[in-house]
Amino acid sequence: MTIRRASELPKPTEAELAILGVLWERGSGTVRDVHEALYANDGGGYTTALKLMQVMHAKGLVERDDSQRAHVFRAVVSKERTQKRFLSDIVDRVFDGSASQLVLHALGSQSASREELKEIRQLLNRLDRESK
Amino acid sequence: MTIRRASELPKPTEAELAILGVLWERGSGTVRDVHEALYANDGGGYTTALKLMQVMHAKGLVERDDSQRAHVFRAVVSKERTQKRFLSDIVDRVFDGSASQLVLHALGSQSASREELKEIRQLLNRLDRESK
DNA sequence: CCCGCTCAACGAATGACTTCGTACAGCATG
DNA sequence: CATGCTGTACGAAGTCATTCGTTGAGCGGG
Repeated sequence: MTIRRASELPKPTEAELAILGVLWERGSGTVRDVHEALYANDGGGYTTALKLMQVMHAKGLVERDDSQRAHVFRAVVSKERTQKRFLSDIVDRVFDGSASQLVLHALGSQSASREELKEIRQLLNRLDRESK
Repeated sequence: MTIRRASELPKPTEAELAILGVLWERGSGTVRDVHEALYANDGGGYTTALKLMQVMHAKGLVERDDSQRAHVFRAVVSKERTQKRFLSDIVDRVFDGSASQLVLHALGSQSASREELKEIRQLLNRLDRESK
């Protein structure tokens, strides 16, 4: 038996991430659900989605309920955890390990609403207090 | 002749990014420089670094001065532009297009010094003023 | 019972990335 | 000139991600 801690799950590939996105949004879904949400428009085949999801299941990224004829899939990794993981990766690899460099870039080059700015400021205040 | 605008340069792969890191830091370097900075310790071969840099040159990611026997390489893409590119990618693919979601995650889960927090706050103030 | 539909399983083909072995050129030294 | 050193060039091999064609199972309607 192989036990694998969550942190050792492989990093999702690009196509896998798109599928996880659908599962996170819906909570769960069949291959058909995912195919229609992602591939139906741009001509991707049904079996392509199926194969990807089989691979993801083999990797442990998704779990599968096969009590129904159309198996129902569900993400094993949470969205938050995955976001954090990609974030650390990018901080290490292109921002020399400095998260605040990344924050400065992100704030500078992308748009944020006043609502979001307010939220960020509140978090900033809290961090300031905690690091006193 | 093929002319390629900067925005169409391919996204550097993981190994390419490490090499770009060395070139950004040094300004320029030979294959030997890069190999010693990156691969010497972990056993990577000299020709591996060479091949990677040849591929990068073919892709247009680096330029090469071959007037010397040991060719001197220099990054074509700037560090800032590459950071921005990876950032947009990750915002689109795992943060549903919301840069401030990313900022909140980054601030929450990674450490930032008081200096950096101050810098972020200043930028925040400026953004607030501008969006008034 | 048989046809047609939906589905999972499997394997092949392709292409990208990475690593490395080998070949070959230039140059200095004896 | 022969040898050794340092460099580039080239191609093969391995791995992984992605795409797709084919097969066979199960099920319901005629």
